[in-house]
Order: sequence, then structure tokens, then C-alpha cells
Amino acid sequence: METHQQQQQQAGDHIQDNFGNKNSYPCRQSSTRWTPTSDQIRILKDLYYNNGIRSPTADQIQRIAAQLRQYGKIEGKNVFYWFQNHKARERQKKRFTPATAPPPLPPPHFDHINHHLPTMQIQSHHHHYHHQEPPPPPHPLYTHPHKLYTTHHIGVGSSSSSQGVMAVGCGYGSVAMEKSFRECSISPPGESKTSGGISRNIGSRSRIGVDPCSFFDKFKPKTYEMLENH
Amino acid sequence: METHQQQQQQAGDHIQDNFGNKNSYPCRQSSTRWTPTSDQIRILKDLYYNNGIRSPTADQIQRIAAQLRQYGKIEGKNVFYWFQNHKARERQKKRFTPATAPPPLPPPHFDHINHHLPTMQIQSHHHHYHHQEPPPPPHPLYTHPHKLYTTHHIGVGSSSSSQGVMAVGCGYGSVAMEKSFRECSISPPGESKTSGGISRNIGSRSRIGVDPCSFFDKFKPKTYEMLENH
DNA sequence: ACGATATGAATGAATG
DNA sequence: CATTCATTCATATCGT
Repeated sequence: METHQQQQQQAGDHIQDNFGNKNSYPCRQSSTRWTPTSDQIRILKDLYYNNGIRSPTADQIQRIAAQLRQYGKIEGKNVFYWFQNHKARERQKKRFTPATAPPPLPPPHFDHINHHLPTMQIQSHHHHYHHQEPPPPPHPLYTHPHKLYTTHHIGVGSSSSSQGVMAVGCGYGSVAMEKSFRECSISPPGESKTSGGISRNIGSRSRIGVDPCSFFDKFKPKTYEMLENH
Repeated sequence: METHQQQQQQAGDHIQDNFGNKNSYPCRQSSTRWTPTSDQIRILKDLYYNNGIRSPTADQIQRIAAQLRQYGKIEGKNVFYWFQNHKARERQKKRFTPATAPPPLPPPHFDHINHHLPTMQIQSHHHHYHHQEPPPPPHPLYTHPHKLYTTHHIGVGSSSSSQGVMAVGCGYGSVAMEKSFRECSISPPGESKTSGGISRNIGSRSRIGVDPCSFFDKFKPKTYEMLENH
């Protein structure tokens, strides 16, 4: 999925939108749409997979966006859509690829491409549960009761020095992170059936699918398939 | 578009391994991307044009993929993307028909290719209608064919009342679009471009727009709008 | 070998 | 949440 990442030379390169426009560089990413940077994606995924955030609250969205802004332009809605889409696609895929060959997955050792991941903890306070078991995907028990965003302080810890590092409480240490399946993951219990109900706010259940978190580099142009599918 | 077609292997030379050959990889296709076989394409088009399927449901996708698997390797997502792309491109092309540019191109006309072949029969018989050109451009009436083919069950062959055919909507002459307020901010803070830059700035508390009422922000926005206006 | 084109794949943004 | 639309990236393939 997001493995190959498009181009996002929002850096110095002129972007050259290939449309009728020949505008040169007025607005960054001339295209009107947000083009996430690698760091932004990395963080978003981290929040998604390692922190179980699936449908952030408005509050969280704002904070996340604020943090991600360090790595490039971004707005709240981008964060909002990102989570929506990521989640939806994860499910969708599962949906139309139910029994189809969920094969053995060769353990393509996931390289540890960049391990300088800025890990961010939006709102974890001092609660460090043990649920931090990101790397070993096997068990997403994740009872995660957390999500009590009572704090206003963003945990943001993003990394800092070049390298790993976590800084933040639950951040996993990085490393290892095996990539596993995607669609055949854990059962998709109906979970949130909030339909008629009301609330459903805070809980934000997540069935966690702990996954991969692939890092893509601009260097790694090739397929994502290996990791993704399945 | 569907004019030139790539009839690749499958016939004489089996270049690619296809089938989950245990060759070396578990199941990963050796090739990067799915390369539909002639039969698969024929069937897909048949479903598209003769059965009016434009956006198959997850359910249909599964079945279609299962059927097409007889003719070569294929996954649900391939079917999904195929329909998405086919539809999008058909529309896209049509969209650029501002009068000044008469469509010199004779319609694709793929049909008749082989009628000696399989006409998908996902779960029912199949009927053959006269394949009518799907995109007769002139008329953008567009009554929103959305889901005309409401079948919940792949109508592939006929689903209830056959009516295969029709559904062609695609008119799509209007492109209203007005809500877009794309912003184009000027000089964003872009320094830390993609990856690499790990500038750090710890304490960065959220600052963000910090609106007056940020107390009860814990709600989950259903749409981006909600987030925005809050 | 390129360059153009067709088209598979991905994903941001919306809408229902 | 599910679906859909628009764009864009990536690559297979063909023409010259």
C-alpha cells in the first residue's frame, strides 16, 4: 500500500504538475492535494498500528496534525482522511479477498530500512501499559484501555537524534518488526456495531491488526506486494 | 484503451509462472503486476459492457476473481482495480470532449473478439445481449446510474431480471465541482523534507489553532467538515 | 534503445 | 463505515 509512495518532492524540486498547468512552483505540491512525506506516513502508521488509533477524535486529529507539521505541510483534514482511508482500505481488502490464497508468506526479512523513526505518542500520558508489543505481531491482544485522552499535552515524542529512539513511552524500540499478513489477519469481529447506539466515542476499539509498518524509502522503488498482499 | 490489448502468454508461451507455483516463492507473483490474460479481459469486458457492471460489490469481486482464476492468476484486488480503472478512464476520456475536439477515434470495439469462449457464468447462466456501446458520448443525461445493478448477488449472468445491458450511465457531462476550496498556502515551513530530517523539537506542545473551545473536542468527527467548523 | 501509450496500482478526497 | 471519483505513479508493451 503505502509502500511505494509517490513523489513528493515538496522539497526544493519544482514539481511540475502535469496537467494543463505549467505553473512552476507557486504552491508547493501544486496539486491541490496533500502529499505526505515519508516521516509523516511513518508516524501515522505508528499511531495506527502501534497505538491502535483508528478513528482519532477531533482533538487528536488536531494534535497529530500539529506534530506532523514539522515534517511538511499538513492539515487536520488530511489526518482525518488518512485514518479513514487507511482503515477502510484495510477492511476492504479483506473483504474482497477472503479466501484467496493466504499463503505462506515468505519471510522476506523486512529490512530495517530507516530506523530513524520518529515515534510519536500523541497522548499517552504516563500510562505505560505493557501493551507495547508492537514488534512481535503475533498477538494483538491489545486490550488497550488507553485512550483516555485527558491530557492536553501531546506526547509527541518524536525521535530526535538521528536514530532510533523513541522517546516516548510506548514507542516501540524499532527494529525487527516483521511484516506479516494483511488480509488474513485477525478475525474481524463485528466490533463496533454502534449503529443504532449512540456514543461510541471514546472507546475506539481497535481490533488491531498489528502489522507491518513498512518503511519505504525513496530508494526502495519496488513493489510492495511482497509485503502487502496477503 | 481496450483497443490494443495485450495478449500475452497463456497461449503459447508461458512466460510467467502464474499459478502459485511453489517454485520459489510462496505465492508472490513473480511479476510485479497482474497481467490479465485475454480471456480474463474478455470476460471482464463482457461483464462491464454486457452486464452493466461498473462497480462490483465486494461480493461480486470475489466471485469474478474466482471465476477468472481459471484463466490465470488473479486476485480480488485486480478485479477491483480493473473496474475502477476501466470506468474512470472511460469517463476521463469522455470528459475531454468539449465540442472542439470531435472524437476522431472510432469506438474501441473490442467485441466479437472471440465468441467462442467462455462468457463468465459466475453463478447463473448468462445471456448475451447485443453489446451496445457503452459510451455513446453525446448524451450526458446521466441519470445517475449509481447502482442500477443492485444485485447483491452477482448478476453476472443475469441476476434477477436480466436487464443486463443498460446501465451504461457514464454520461457524466457535468462536473460541477464547486466546493473545492483548495488552499494554496504560501511558503510552508517546509524544511525537513521527507525523511532524513529529524529535527527535533521536543517540547513542542500543541499550539495549533488552539481554539477557544477546545475542551470537549473529544468527539469523533464524522466528516471533515465537522472537524473544520468546530 | 527510447518514447509514447495503455493500463495496473495506489491513495487523497468526498459523498452516502 | 462503505463506496466512489480523480489523480497520479509505475510498468508492461508496442512503435519507430
